[in-house]
Formats: sequence, structure tokens, C-alpha cells
Amino acid sequence: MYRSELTRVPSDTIRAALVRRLRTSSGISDDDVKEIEALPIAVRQYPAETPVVRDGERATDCCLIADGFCARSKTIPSGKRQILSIHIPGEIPDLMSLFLHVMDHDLSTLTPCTLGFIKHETLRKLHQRSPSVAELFWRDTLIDSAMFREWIVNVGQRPAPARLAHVMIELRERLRVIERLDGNSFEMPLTQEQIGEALGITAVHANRVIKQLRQEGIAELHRGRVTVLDERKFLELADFDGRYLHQSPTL
Amino acid sequence: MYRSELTRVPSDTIRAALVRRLRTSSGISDDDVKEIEALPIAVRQYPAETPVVRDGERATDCCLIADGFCARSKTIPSGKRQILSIHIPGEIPDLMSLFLHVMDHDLSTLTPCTLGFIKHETLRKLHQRSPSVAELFWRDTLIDSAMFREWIVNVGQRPAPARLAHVMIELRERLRVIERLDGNSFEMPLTQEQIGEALGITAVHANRVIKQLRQEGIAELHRGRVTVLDERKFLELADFDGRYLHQSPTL
DNA sequence: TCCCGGTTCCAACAAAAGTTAAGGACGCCA
DNA sequence: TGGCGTCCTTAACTTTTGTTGGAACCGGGA
Repeated sequence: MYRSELTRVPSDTIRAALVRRLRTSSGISDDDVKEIEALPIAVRQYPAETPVVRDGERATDCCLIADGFCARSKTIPSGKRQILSIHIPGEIPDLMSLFLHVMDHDLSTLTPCTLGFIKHETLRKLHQRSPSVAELFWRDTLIDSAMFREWIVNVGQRPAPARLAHVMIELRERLRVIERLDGNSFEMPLTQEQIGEALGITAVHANRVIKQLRQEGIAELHRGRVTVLDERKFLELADFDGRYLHQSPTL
Repeated sequence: MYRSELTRVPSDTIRAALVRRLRTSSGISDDDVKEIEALPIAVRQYPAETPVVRDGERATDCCLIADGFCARSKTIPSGKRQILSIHIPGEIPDLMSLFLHVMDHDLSTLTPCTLGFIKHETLRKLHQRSPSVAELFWRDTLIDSAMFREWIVNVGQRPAPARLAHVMIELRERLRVIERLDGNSFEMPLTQEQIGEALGITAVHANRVIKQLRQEGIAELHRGRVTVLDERKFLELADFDGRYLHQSPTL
């Protein structure tokens, strides 16, 4: 699989992307930043394509992505898998496990990852101590929820090429906040199989759609990296309105 | 449109379905029940097919359904509409507006509704006074989120007949909690157009699928009411695992 | 009562997406 | 450096779903 540019992550940068994200989407007081920076976090390395928490499990920790990409997914009895969301550094994809005790989906790595684990217990205590941090995290889970709503629209209503473009732009706008864009290109470390699972189409069809975007000079996807060829066409195709990301405290 | 059996709802039953729901999914202390029963609620009647809050608006209240059915949806520029969820009495479909200030989707009635409005301000004060009620509501928004995840799977991975059966069973299991089942039948007041919008298919195809369920003796849908004809086939087709509804405090 | 508008239902055809199968590219490792 | 496994790519064919257009049904209001 694709390799994320994983270097040793110094301990003080583990929380950096999280704080940057919270600052962008919610505003956050200095006291709250201190609380978050004081949070005890157990850091562990995960290889690519590895489950972190599984559907049906009872989680005792929440998982902060320090580096690498993760995805959440559900697999139905027929064996088909649906990817529900893609996650990037600074996010806590399983924050919901704090109150939803049994996992109703899988969380797994896409690339090799550095993950920080925070005990539920610790978070619960923090919430009691600081209602403002609790609100911050609550809002974070609500933004997560808003992203699911848009994902439903994507899979339910847009033609396949627009679906792909939309997922690409959503990822880009989130990577922008944590300063992970590289000119007109950015990482999207999914195989075509996984892209299919994200868009609700087969891998073969995903391939057709990727080819189409390339041939029409809209965007290129090569070895887990998206390069935008024509920004105007790209935006138009994706039908993207980023309001649902709530990337501003006023939204 | 279909008419919900809307009778005058006495003031003391407005909170009843909410309390029953919270009791089922989260457990709830007597003190919390008292807090909720003391909540000032402004009751209003809405006709069928009427917007309650619109995409882009800033809400100042949350809306508790006392009677009738509502739906949340998003409409994209091409004019296509996706229904994201169906809501029943006792639910607060726009609880998320407490922290997501600008609506990213529409909430509208399906049938004539009795709605109770609770000021954001009131809820925020309640949260400060009672962290346990805050957790209760937080968990409620997380269950909402879990339902979106399953909806993504439904639209993304299941064949159209299974999608329909799945939505039907989900609705049934939620109606069960508030004791709104009637033997082997229950209300599902959507037009075929709306069913299509919920499943990510066209109304014509929705019609084909409904016809198929009827012809195969699985379930019948007539005038906004589902009648299950063969429970075994119905469950098998729907591929339903209700864990994601978290209808127990231990889940 | 009859008409009207919104549903429901259906058929014929078109387009999108799934299935199957197979060859080619590429990185990894022995 | 050669072989292996994974991923990418494509073609041919099938199935599902969308589109268009029209008929039948049904309830409510004039």
C-alpha cells in the first residue's frame, strides 16, 4: 500500500493539529488549550491497513491521529464494505465511543499511522472540570455528523464522477486547515478498491471514473496523491459547498 | 398528502415520548426526568409538507416532535433532494443546531405535526445545571449520527429492494419504543417520490421496488402504512442489525 | 356530483453501473 | 535480478436504474 510520509513525530506536535483544528472550527480559549495540552496520551505506531477498533467492540480509549490517514467503515453480511469517512491528523475519529459504548463500525488505518490514545475516563473527568471543553468536543462530534449527512447526499444523489470530485475536495479543505496541501496537489491514500467503497461503486467503475477525470483534464490521481488540473472544472463538477464542514466558530 | 392521526395533544403528553425514548436508550434518573418535564416548551401546529428550519438559517430553538412525522433533507443545485432521516414523536431532530449555528440541511414536516420549541438558551442553562442531562442529549446526537452512518451503508451498498426494507424496519423499531406499532403494520407517511429521495433512486424505480415487495409477498405499502406480509423474508431482505440504534443504555 | 391535482402505476427505451476475466505495471523481497 | 503479489487498466457483456410519457386512481373542493 501507499506509504504516508511518516517520520518520528515529536511529542509536542501530537496535539498540534488537534488544537489547530479546534481553533479553526470552534475557537478555543487559552485555558482550554492548556487542558488539552496536559492530556495524557499513549502514543502507538500502526502499520497500514490495520484495524484500530472493530465493530462490536467496547472501546476504553479515544484515538487521536497524530500522523497518517484512517478510515471508518461498515461491512454488511454480503461482504460489501462501505467507507463512511476518511480521517487525517488532528482528528479523533472515535470520539463517539465516549457515549456510544459498543462500536457500530470499524476504524482502521489506511497508511502507517501514529496514534495517540486518550482514556475515556480522562476525557470524562476533563468534561466535568471544564464544560467549555466538553462543548468543544460535543461540537466536534456534531461536525462529524454533518459530514455524514453530506456523504449520504454524495452517495445518494450525485453521479459517480461528481462523487469522486466531492470526496476529493472535502479532503482537501480539511487538509488545508492542518497545512497539508502541496500546491495544487494533496495526499489521498486510497486504492481504487477503497475509492469504490467510499463512493458506493465497484472498483472497476471507480477506475473508469478516475480515467474520465484524467482524460477531461480535471484532476489526476496517482499513487495516493491528487493533482488538480483545472480548478474551475473541478469545483463545478464536485458541486461543493463547504458550509457543512463548519470550519468557523460562527457557522 | 397522507394524514397523520392527529388529535389534540394534551400538554402533559408532549414530553412523554421523549422521556420514553431517553429511558430506553440511555437510562435516565428521576431528577433528570423532572428537569425535562419542567422545560418550557412552546407548542405549535404545522401542516403537512412544511419547512420547520431551512438550510442556511440560524436556529434559536430546538424542535421536539410531539405528534406527526418529520424528515431532514438536503437539496443540491441540480435540484435533486436527498432525505437523510425520518423523525417520529419524542425526537428532537435539530438538537445539533445547539452547537452548529447555521443549519446545513432542511427540517420539514411530512404529515401535520404538533411541534414543541425549546429555546437554545434554556437548554444551555440546563446543561450547565445538570451535566447528566447534557450527556443524555449528547448521546442522543451521537445516536443520530450512528443512524446516518447506517443510512450511508444503505444507500451505498444495498440493492434497492433491501434499501427499502431496511428503512422500513429501522422506522418500525423506533416506533416500537414509543408504542406506535399496530400489529404487523405501522405508519410510514412518505409518497413514492419521497421514498425515492430517501433511497437515492427515482420515484419510478421506487414504484418498481414497492411492487416487487408486494408481489413477492414480503411487505405492502399502502397510503402511508406498511404491512409486513412475511416477517422472515422481510428481515432477511433488509439485512437489519439494530445495534446501531443503541436502544439500550449498555450499547 | 364532477372536476382537478397529486399520486400511483406501468411500458419502452436509454444510460449508468456491475460482473467477469485477463493482461500489464510496479514495488518488494528472496 | 527474477519472481510474486498487489494494484491498475481495459474489454465485453449483463443487470440495474434512469427517462419519458402516459393512463388509471383517489380524495377534496366547487
